[in-house]
Amino acid sequence: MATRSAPEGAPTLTATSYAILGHLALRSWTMYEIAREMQRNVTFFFHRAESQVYAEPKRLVGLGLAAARVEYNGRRNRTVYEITEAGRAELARWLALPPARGPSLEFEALLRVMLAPMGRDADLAATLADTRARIAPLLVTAERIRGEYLAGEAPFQHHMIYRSMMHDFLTSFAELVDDWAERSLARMQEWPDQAGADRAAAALSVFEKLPRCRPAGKS
Amino acid sequence: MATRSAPEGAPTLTATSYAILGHLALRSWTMYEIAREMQRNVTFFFHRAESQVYAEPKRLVGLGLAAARVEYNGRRNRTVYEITEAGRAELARWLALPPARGPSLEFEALLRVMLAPMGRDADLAATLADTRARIAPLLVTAERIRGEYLAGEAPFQHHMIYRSMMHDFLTSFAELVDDWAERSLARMQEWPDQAGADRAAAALSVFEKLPRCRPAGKS
DNA sequence: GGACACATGTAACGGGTTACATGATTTC
DNA sequence: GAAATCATGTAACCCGTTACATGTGTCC
Repeated sequence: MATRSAPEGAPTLTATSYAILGHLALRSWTMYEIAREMQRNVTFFFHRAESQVYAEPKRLVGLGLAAARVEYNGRRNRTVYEITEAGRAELARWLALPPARGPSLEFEALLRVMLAPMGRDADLAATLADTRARIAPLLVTAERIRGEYLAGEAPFQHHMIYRSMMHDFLTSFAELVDDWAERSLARMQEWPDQAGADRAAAALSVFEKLPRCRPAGKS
Repeated sequence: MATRSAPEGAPTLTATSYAILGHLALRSWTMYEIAREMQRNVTFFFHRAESQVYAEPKRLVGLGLAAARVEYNGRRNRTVYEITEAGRAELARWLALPPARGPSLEFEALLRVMLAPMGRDADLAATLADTRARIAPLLVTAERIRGEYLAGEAPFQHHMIYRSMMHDFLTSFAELVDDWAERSLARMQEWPDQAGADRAAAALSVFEKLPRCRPAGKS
């Protein structure tokens, strides 16, 4: 029973809808601009296909949460969307709700690590290298954004307190992935010289080195 | 053109298929067992619904990559699946391929952080607390697994070198998420006492504190 | 005048999720 | 005898992806 959310026949908006609505709350944009903006920041923790982004505003306008205005600059026309009061209210309502789901990771490489005993070590090394290459764009983006804020030139400089929180996470995440792949590769390079017992010892030391130091007071 | 993968009319197996096939390479299981096993470890980086897990072996058997054997213990029968030689070969082939996609994160809370200026700070605090609660199971699981390996009692103790690599990542990730939420909450508690300028300074210091220390030699 | 950025989609497909369903066996 | 675990699914839905399509304006 119950159609997913909607306590009172409310129209089903997805988190994607709110991502778009949220952008409209920041300022007015064309969907092209939002698509580009999302590609620059949001992809890394909330990836959506362009076509999906373009599909959303139709719904928002239909629900009266956003309004479309066609502009002509020269001869080419562009549709600029802006949020309505109802849209702002709906966004605020959503922000007061607890998140629908927690952080979720999809990491095929880790599956390959787990199944590595059935393959060759060279494959695993390639996978780790691939991972480093894949995370590089985030590293680069984070560095660029960091520079923008420190220079005081970021597009949303006045949202700095919140953006820094977001940036903190993203930077930490990118570094975690990259560092993990790096140190894993480094450890692998010692394998050829290690006897079975040495390898086991090395593996155990990895388990030992992560003591989780929680003050144990956490229920 | 081209139907996604299959260079020569090969049947389309998804990464999910290989996750199952990989488990079968470890030993024989019933799907119930695999579903449970995946719930304990794999969910955290490769989440799949149970129904999905149960659907896979049909395909694997159909392709000759696995074989089903019905066992009767008492009166209840259970279907035990085991991998075939063709299955092992296919798995090895897949492991030699580069991953289809890099690490990908889906983190609604981070979207809420970004849009927090349009909501109330109390909402944001709740979101961060929620994040801590959501990551707790991974923290717990990691701790349990760590204990199992250190005690020498893990089910796949002989795969320790690889499992430790996996565990290294998962532990780091869980701690990252938890620590980030914790320190973000701590910072928020100072906001009420901070003037606008102080807040801005605090935010800037977050950007400053993450210098990415890359030796700059990375292309 | 060719490449690139701007601007906006449509069509088809499919993997995955949600929700439900069922019944036997073991354990307390 | 109730509850939990074992064991195995089906049906419907849908969000999101892939791939394609199209044309204008601007820059070099």
